[in-house]
Amino acid sequence: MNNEKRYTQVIEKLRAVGLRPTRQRIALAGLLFDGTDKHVCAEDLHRDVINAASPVSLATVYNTLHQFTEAGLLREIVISAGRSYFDTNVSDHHHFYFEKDGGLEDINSDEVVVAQLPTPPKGQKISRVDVVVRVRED
Amino acid sequence: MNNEKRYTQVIEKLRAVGLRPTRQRIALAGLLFDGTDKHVCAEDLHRDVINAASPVSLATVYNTLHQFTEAGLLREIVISAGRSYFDTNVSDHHHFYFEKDGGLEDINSDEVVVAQLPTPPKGQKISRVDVVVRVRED
DNA sequence: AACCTTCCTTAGAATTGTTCTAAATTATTG
DNA sequence: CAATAATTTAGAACAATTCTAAGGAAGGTT
Repeated sequence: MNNEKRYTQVIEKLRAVGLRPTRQRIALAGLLFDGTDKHVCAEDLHRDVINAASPVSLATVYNTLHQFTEAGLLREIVISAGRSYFDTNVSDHHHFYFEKDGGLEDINSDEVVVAQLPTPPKGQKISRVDVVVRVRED
Repeated sequence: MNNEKRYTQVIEKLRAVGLRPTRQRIALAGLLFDGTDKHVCAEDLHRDVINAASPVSLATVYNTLHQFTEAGLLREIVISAGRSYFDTNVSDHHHFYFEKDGGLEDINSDEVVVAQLPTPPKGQKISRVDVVVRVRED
């Protein structure tokens, strides 16, 4: 896909969720939605967008990550205290967590089967089930 | 159970995991291990121990929570970024997470059945599987 | 294009939860 | 009860995130 086409698609994607396609959002979305699944934190993304020669403030990176999450373009994952990750894969799937280095990896949804779920407390309904498979060196 | 007996038991519990039974650890363990399952964060526990007229510094609360966790007396749970909770129930079980207020509640282990787990990446083995059932108002 | 309104971005300060430091205190052992 | 080693502590330091208030940019209307 050529650059111009990708650029147009990114803009479409932003408009589709009701966000103005500003220079900053286009740069961030371009990095995030390149077709590969990723887990990024704010600092990572900030560094990357600066390296891509498109200056964006850290505050905007945070704002944008949250807006994208609310819009359903990202999913927030919290595993280690004090740092949020955002997953560009918003389809149904789970994660490996590497205790050694704090890394994350997707698990294909068909590799985990949750056969039975609890009845939610009265007045509540299940909105999502997160499974984290913690692994360590053998 | 009378107070004296509980006091003795708490001291035994600490010695059993190789921690000196200091006034501070006894006070904290007394609050934590009263027979009921709880989810506490450092701030909560600090407030409680102060209210119990047994002054303990916040640094010691943090130290102690981590020592208890390493000793297997507590289990750390991370769900919302920027705050750790510690679960006094260290047996195999999972959690409801209330999106509304960030609250946590135990799910009995027999109410969730994970029927199939992925093969861990080479050189890794599964150390734990955490299931969080997120719920919201119906 | 000029204008207006609303939304967006930003630097820097503020906040929050947690960890660190180094000195004082306390538990345990000989 | 002295010696040693572990523990506690206040306060500083830290890291991730959020807030604030002011300037800048987008989109619509003439």
